[in-house]
Amino acid sequence: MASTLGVLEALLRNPGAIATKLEVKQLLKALLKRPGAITSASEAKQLHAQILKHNPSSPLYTSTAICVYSNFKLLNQSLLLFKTLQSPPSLAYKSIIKCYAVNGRFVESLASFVDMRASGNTPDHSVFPSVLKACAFLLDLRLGEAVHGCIIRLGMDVHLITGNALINIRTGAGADSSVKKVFETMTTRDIISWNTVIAGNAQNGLHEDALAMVREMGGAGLKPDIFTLSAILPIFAQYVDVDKGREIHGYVIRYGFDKDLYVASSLINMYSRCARVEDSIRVFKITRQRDTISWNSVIAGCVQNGMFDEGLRLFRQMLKDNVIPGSVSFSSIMPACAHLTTLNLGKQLHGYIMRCGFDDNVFISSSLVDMYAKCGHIRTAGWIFGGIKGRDMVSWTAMIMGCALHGYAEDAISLFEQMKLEGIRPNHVAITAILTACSHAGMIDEGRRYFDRMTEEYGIRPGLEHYAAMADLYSRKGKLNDAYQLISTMTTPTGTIWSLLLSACRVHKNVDLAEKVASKIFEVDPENIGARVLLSNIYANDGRWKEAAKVRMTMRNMGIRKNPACSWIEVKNKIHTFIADDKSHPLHDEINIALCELQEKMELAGYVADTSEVLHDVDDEQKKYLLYGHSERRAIAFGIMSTPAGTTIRVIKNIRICVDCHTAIKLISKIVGREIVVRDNSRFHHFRDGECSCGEYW
DNA sequence: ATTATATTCA
Repeated sequence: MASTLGVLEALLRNPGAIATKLEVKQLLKALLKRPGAITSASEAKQLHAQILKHNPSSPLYTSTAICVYSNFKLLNQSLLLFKTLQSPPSLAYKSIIKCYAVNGRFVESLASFVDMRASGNTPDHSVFPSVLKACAFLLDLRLGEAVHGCIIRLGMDVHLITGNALINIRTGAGADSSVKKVFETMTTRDIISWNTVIAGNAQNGLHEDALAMVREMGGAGLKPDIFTLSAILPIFAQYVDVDKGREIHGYVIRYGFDKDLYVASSLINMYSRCARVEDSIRVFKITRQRDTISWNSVIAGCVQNGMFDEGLRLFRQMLKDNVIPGSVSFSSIMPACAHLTTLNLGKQLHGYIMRCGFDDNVFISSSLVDMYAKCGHIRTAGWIFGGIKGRDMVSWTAMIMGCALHGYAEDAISLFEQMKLEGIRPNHVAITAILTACSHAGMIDEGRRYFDRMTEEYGIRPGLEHYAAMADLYSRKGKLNDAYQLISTMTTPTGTIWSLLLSACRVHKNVDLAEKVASKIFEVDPENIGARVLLSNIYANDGRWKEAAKVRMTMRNMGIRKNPACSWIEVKNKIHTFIADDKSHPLHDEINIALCELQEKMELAGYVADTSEVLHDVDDEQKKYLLYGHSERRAIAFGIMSTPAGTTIRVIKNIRICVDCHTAIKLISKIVGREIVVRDNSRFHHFRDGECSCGEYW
């Protein structure tokens, strides 16, 4: 061998050197046994040159050159040589199959395998892993089966690496017994064999089997490694088992695996799924090396746990650190824009997404549908939804929920039915969406029907969210007793659900029921601020000022304060917030003047202030003045002042819009000729030309 | 030659 390498070295040191035919022959012969002796692409080219010079027509030498080229993944060079062969020998086929595979050209790789078999050449252990990988990548199960059969006939299923590749392809097809069979047939197994089975079980939902195998592998003298751990961490993430997850984290640190990016991302994800965002951020921060995936993990963790601003901050930081965002980055961050209703930011990201060519990604388009719907652009949402290829249940649900929020119940229902026709089974979220749609449109019968049938038709038992939607449906419609009955059938009704009924008691002025409901709420949730505020308002509305004051007093004694009513509007990328009776906005006086002018025009159009919802013990004139202070009106007035004529005004309010403001905004939309979109805490109102899309029902 | 991590609706 040393002499062969000596020849090679001589050739390489002086490419112009003339080797004898004999030397080249010796060299090639040795290389047939040890192609690894060539250690660089340029050496491979030297070799090729020598072959061309001495034996250009020898299929064996040509094959050797192909083999050497393919070791360096040089597909084009390999192909050039391969095409010169009339009937390629086995080595040429094997090399080209592998070379295609390592270059990700799986279709061609498989085609060459088929050619090889047709030519009568017998494949061996060196090609099966590549071929199986190609089958796995292309999800070509039928060919995979055929290859498996071929492997068994050749007795190759005992071969370690081929066996591992076989396990891998079988786990990709879902959980079945053939995985275990292959695993047990193998005469030798290494950690990859174990890891592949474990990962397969984990991904196919066989969590217990996966964990049992992790315990078993110790018996075979193998310790879990980074592959094992990143395969099983998602299990604890799914089960929200932070104790087990922590245990793994300890093991990771003991074995020094914490520098591995896969492990780090899995840990970040595990902690955030277990609602431990702080831990997840800590793992991210101490992981020095970061990639798009670990950034995505931490960003998604923040967003999923409601830390939208932190998520956005990290997203910006990622861009600053020159980490290129991938499609997952966008689908992770978009919900932050949706929840914060930051339309402009959402639009900017949408532009970025289009520039990256990610707009055909279902995850991203579904998140865009949701973002546009939540930001009031239901038409844009519908347009994007219509363009989604391969819509999944989440895409449909986002659109249905969007319609629900905008009060388009009929559209929501027809989408829901269409989804079923396309063979997509609704899950509990989709049902929540359809019930919400019925609730926002007062469609009692339809809602009740979906609710009653959900268990038998979709196999989903009503959860809190479904009861909440139904309670809301009855409550809004004034069917307070029905709502009370329904909630009472629940095993453990929550304060939130009772509160839906309580707020209906206020609207429908039912003080007796309100007292009953309030006491139910305080039983389960004594600190429920909203309920105390509501109760005090209900008393005040009924003129029972003393009782109202008493509730307020209790609140003060308990040290709880209500969140002030506020509205906000985005103008030129800046969010302007208006809090009830707060005078701090720099244009406060101008806004007041504008509101007075509007008021005059409104009165000319027949507006009479409805002071029935002003819950202060003051005279009517003062009540009228208090209505001016309502935050949504001031936000709208500001919007009109600071945007060009005709621009749609979009305002968000943190609590339900009041009756008087609703009437006022209808008139304002007509007077100033603007479309005004107000989102309160449960839905959208589109005001245009004196009308509102909610049809007076909210 | 074969193995693993992150994403949309509530």
